This record gives sequence, C-alpha cells and structure tokens, in this order.
Amino acid sequence: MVSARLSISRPVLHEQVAQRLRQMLVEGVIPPGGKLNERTLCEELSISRTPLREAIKMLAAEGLVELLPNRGSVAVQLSEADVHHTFEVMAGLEGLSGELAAQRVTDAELNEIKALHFEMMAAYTRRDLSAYYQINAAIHRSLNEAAKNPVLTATYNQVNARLQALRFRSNQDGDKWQRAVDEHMAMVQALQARDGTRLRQVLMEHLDNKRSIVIEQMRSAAQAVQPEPADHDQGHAE
Amino acid sequence: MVSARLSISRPVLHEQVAQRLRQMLVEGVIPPGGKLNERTLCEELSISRTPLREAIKMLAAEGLVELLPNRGSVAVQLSEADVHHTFEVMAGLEGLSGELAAQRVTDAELNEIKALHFEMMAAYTRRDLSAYYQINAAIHRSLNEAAKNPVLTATYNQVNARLQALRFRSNQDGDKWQRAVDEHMAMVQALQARDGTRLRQVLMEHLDNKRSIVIEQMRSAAQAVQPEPADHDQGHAE
DNA sequence: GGTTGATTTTTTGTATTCAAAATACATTCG
DNA sequence: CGAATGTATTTTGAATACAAAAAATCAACC
Repeated sequence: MVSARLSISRPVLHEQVAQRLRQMLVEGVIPPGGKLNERTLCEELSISRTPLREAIKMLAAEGLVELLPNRGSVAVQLSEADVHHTFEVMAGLEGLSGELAAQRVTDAELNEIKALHFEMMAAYTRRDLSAYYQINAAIHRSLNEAAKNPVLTATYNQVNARLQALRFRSNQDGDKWQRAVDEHMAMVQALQARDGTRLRQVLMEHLDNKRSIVIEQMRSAAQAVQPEPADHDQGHAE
Repeated sequence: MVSARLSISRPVLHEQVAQRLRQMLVEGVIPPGGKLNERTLCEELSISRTPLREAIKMLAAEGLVELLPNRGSVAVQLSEADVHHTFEVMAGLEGLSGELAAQRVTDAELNEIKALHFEMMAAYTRRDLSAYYQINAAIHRSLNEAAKNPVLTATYNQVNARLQALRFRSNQDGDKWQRAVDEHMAMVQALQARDGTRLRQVLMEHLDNKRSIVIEQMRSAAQAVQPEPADHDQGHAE
C-alpha cells in the first residue's frame, strides 16, 4: 500500500531470503511437509539465523510454512480438504477477476490475451504440456491484470502460491485437456463480449474442473507411494 | 494447515506480540501511517527486539504494516483507491461466502443467524450504533462460518483486518442505515431459501454500498483535518 | 537569515551469544 | 530382551552486541 518507493531498492536481506525460500517451496526443493532446519539453511544461504527466522515468519503469515512452537517450521502439506477449500477460494477470486476484467479490459489487453490463447492452442496441438502450462499461467496473469485491482492480484497470488507447491503437472489425459481448452475458448469469447457474468461462470467452472483433476492426481499419487504415514526425509526431489 | 496441535499450547512470544500489535493497529493505538519504533515498542511490551521484529515481519506479510528498507515500518495507510480495491475483494469473498453458505448452512446455524438478525433489528430500532456494529460483525462471521471453508475464512479475515484499521463507525445518516438493514433482511431470506446466487448478489451489493459510505466518510474526514501533506507525529490521538 | 556540510545521535539491520526446550542416546532395571 | 529413565546433544527461542544506515544537530559560510 501507500506508494511503492520506486528508488533503486537495494534488496534487504530478509526479503531476499524470503523470496529464495518461497522459490524453494514452490519448486519442491523443500518438499511439502519437509522441515526447515535453521542451521542448515543458514549455511546454505550464508546468512545468520536472524534474517532467516524473519523470512520464515513472513512465509508463515503467507501460509506457505507452518510454525511448530519449539519445534521449528515445516513446509505446508495440504490435505485433500485443504486443496478443496483452497480451490474454492481460488475459483471465487478468479471469478471476481473475470467479472472486473470484463468491465475494465482495454482493447490492447484483450488482443494480447487472444494472442496468448492462440499460442496456447498451438501448444495444445503439439501436446507440448510445458509450454501449455506456461502460456496458461500467462493468460490467467493477464486476466488478473486486466481486472486492475492490485489487492485482488496480491490476494490471488498469495493463495495460489500454496497450490503451486503441489506441482500438479502430470500429463492429464486428452479428454480433460480438451475440456480445459474449450473452457479457455469460452473465456476469451466472454471477455471479448465484455460479459462479466458469463466470464465469471466460465472461470469458476474451469477452476472446479482443475480442482477435480488435481484431487484425482493427489489420490493416485498417494496410492503410488504406499501409505507410509511418517516420512520426514528431505532428499527425494526426483 | 496440517493438524493444529491441540496440546496445551504455551503461547510463543512472537505470536503474542503479533497479536498485540494487530490489536493496536486495528484499534488505532498506532494510527494509519504511524511509525513503529522498535525501541519504544520493545520497552512498552518489555521484550527484546528479536521477537518484535519477527512479529512485524508477519504483520507486513499480512498487509497491516509496510516495511521501509533501513527506515523501519509504518502502519498501512490506505488510499481511497486502496479502499476501493479492498472492498471489491471483500465483496467477492463475501459473495463466495454467501454462495457456499447457502449450500451448506445447517438449520441450527440458519436459526442463529435469524436470531442475530432480530437482535440487530432491535439495535437499529434503538439507534444503538455500537451494538448494531457488533451484531452486524457477528452475522457476517456466522455466515462465513456456515460456508465451512477455513481458507476462505482466513483470507477474508486477513483482508478485512486492513479495513478495520479505518474505524469507519461514524453515525451514518438514517437513509443509508435503513438501506443496510433492508439488505440484511434480503440476506436472511436468501439464506433461508438456500438461494446462493441471490445471496451472493445481495451481499456484493451490500458491500458495494458499505464501500461508498466508507469512501464518503474518508473524503469528509480528509477535508475536516485540512490538507496538511506531511504530518509525521504520532501523539494526537484526541 | 537561510543554506550547506560535517558531526553526533538515533535507529535499523545483522550476527553472535545465552537459555530453554526437544530429541537422541545410552544405561539400568524389570 | 524390552521398557523406562536419566544424560548428552541438537535445535529452537530470545536477548544482547555490533555494524551500517538514516536522521538530527550544530556550525560555518554565503
């Protein structure tokens, strides 16, 4: 809030550290449920414990790590219910994004989104999942931007960050993928028509589908690793 | 996330401090824009700087304070645009709350909300603004609870906390108040009918009106104090 | 008198130290 | 051999100490 000091901001240590940890959490370098050993991290990042602990507290407030009093902190591990609830909120925020974007999108922004959509179609046609995900994210980011509400953007990003740690990017089967692409098409159409209500519906439905896919994946993943209740090692980052 | 350790939790210092600061910010003990002097606060709370700074970092992540590199931290001061954006997000979250609550509210919960509604009517009839606000908050909290989505509740509370610091509780004129009461009535009806779409509409409209009232108040308040651009003292708590 | 510049003081940022809690380990006893 | 208890080690929590940056003070100069 207030005005962002747009001076040449020499990064503050705890901010840098927070950013770095955020990345490690989202990228799975620290796996869900993994412990954040302070001494180890200090050595890895070559800093003292004070800024590290400050950064960890920030991540805790963001909901990326959980603080266990006198027992340190661990990367959040979302239960199936957590994922369900988080997606529900994400759907609401996406829906709001869409509603506002429909009112506020400029022609230039609309055009860029359309262009991204075609790029996405290309990636889909090539079955290039990696590119698809990247472009997909760009579209959602652009839509969010078009809503022109920084508070919404910040809230969205914060909630989304928790989901990112799941890294749900296995190759979905063609049927579901086709459906997602269809929804994206409907999205662009609704945006072009500046139909906020419709866009909201499409986006919420889209998120609901994404949720089912993710939860499905969670279940099959949980089955695959054999139910081993307490697994606290940190190394298997395959 | 994960499971809350329900053991006898001896409170951790930085958590206590964060809670205390949150209270001070929301209650206006530290006014918007006010500086958080670390040494002063340490003495007031009889703690060392380490847990205080950890707490401040948490509040920064929550969006209640702003960190100015090498210059400490200040309580956020929402601009008119900020308030506008924040209310927009609140409206979206309330709307989602309503939509989910309509699906999930139990008869007991519905009954309690109805009871609160009548209590609110009583407060309105007496023109007891303080009681009205308290009951109003309770209703919204109950509704949120009825949605049965902890992530939504947490997100809602976090965004709402930033608005609380505004302390917009001047006696609104009768017309607007009447309107708010009407909206509440419609809300209860929609909830009873389990009409999520309608409830969402009512709540979003309700929030939109609240927003106009708050922004109106901000404007008149800004005019009243005479535009004095740089006022950095912290003492005038009249 | 006001402005600029150096010096002092204050305040923030980071590191280190000390204390307390939790965990790991070994020894003892059943 | 296994459970339990006491001890050592590790790890976290909090306070202090030190360094660097910003702000305030004061003096000289125009």
